[in-house]
Amino acid sequence: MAVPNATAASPLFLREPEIRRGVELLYFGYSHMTRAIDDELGLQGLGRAHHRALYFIARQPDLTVSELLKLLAITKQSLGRVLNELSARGLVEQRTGTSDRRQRLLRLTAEGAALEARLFEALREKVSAAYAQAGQGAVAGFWTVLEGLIPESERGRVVALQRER
Amino acid sequence: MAVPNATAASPLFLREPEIRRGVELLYFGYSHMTRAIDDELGLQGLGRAHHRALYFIARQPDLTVSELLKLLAITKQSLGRVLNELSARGLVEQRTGTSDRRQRLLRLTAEGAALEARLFEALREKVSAAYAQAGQGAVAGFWTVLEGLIPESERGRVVALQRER
DNA sequence: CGTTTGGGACAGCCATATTGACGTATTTAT
DNA sequence: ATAAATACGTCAATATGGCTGTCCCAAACG
Repeated sequence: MAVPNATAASPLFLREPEIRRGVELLYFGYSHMTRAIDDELGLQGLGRAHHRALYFIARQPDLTVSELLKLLAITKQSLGRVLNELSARGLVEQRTGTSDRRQRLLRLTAEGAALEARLFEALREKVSAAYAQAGQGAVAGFWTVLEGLIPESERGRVVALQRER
Repeated sequence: MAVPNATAASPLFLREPEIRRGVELLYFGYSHMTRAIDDELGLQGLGRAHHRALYFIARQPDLTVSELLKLLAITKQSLGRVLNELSARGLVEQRTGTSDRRQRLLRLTAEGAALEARLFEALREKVSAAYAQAGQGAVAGFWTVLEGLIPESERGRVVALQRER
């Protein structure tokens, strides 16, 4: 990379147009990814909030309620409603913790796992098309920038997801 | 799992864990970016919907209502409420279109522009920190992957934003 | 001329989030 | 043994930001 002068103080890619480009692409990219599952969710009579819970429970079986709360960054009350609905439909099951019996360990039922897989399939199509088009190097950059947007204090939780499945 | 010799047909970065990583990073990255402006918005008694309108009007002065509707992908009614509130507060002004007098051309007032700038500053801090940490090459990859998530049919609208400011 | 388009407005509804208070079981520390 | 902290659940009330359906007007277009 030829790095011309004056870049030490403020490289070109840190100028306002480049920042705005990132803001916009992040907005549109996120929007289109999430819209990819709205149809299937609508068929099930579920919303995006349900999917987020479903997703993270799929990702980290035996997740506790408080761990899920930290990931979703919503209130206990909001999550409670979602979790009750998912349980009532037989998509999620809760077991009492073994070492700490105050905890509820969350897992998908077979039916829940099947639904999550169906939803993930729609995400996979979207994301893998973008990955394939962009190439491996671009994907690495994509990850790196996004990781930088996550505060230090929470990065551990996100990295932990990678170790699961 | 019926794909034999998966490497040719599907490179490593298209496997499930890599797709999930993208999904999660996009979710967390987007979340943290948007949260960066919630405090300032709260002070003004505005919500994220107001910011999105403010942002795109800042980006493309004399934007018409229908263009803004396409960018935001919400209904006329939802946007109407937001736009009325922004107008009532003197943050946005509307002029009648010159060539087509049915159109309303949207612009920020000086006050609106000042608020948008203040909000953008919070975004800029977040994003430029991530950019700087990741480096120029990663930023290019970040853009490329996100562009791939935007359907062909809408990519033009997003690219057009870059030509404005 | 009739049709289409750009914009606005009504009522009512839904999904998802919030705060604050309170209750209960369980674990941990003194 | 008791006190404190933790994990979870639940109450009521409220806000935000979407949605549908319907109707309307003015201007542009063919």
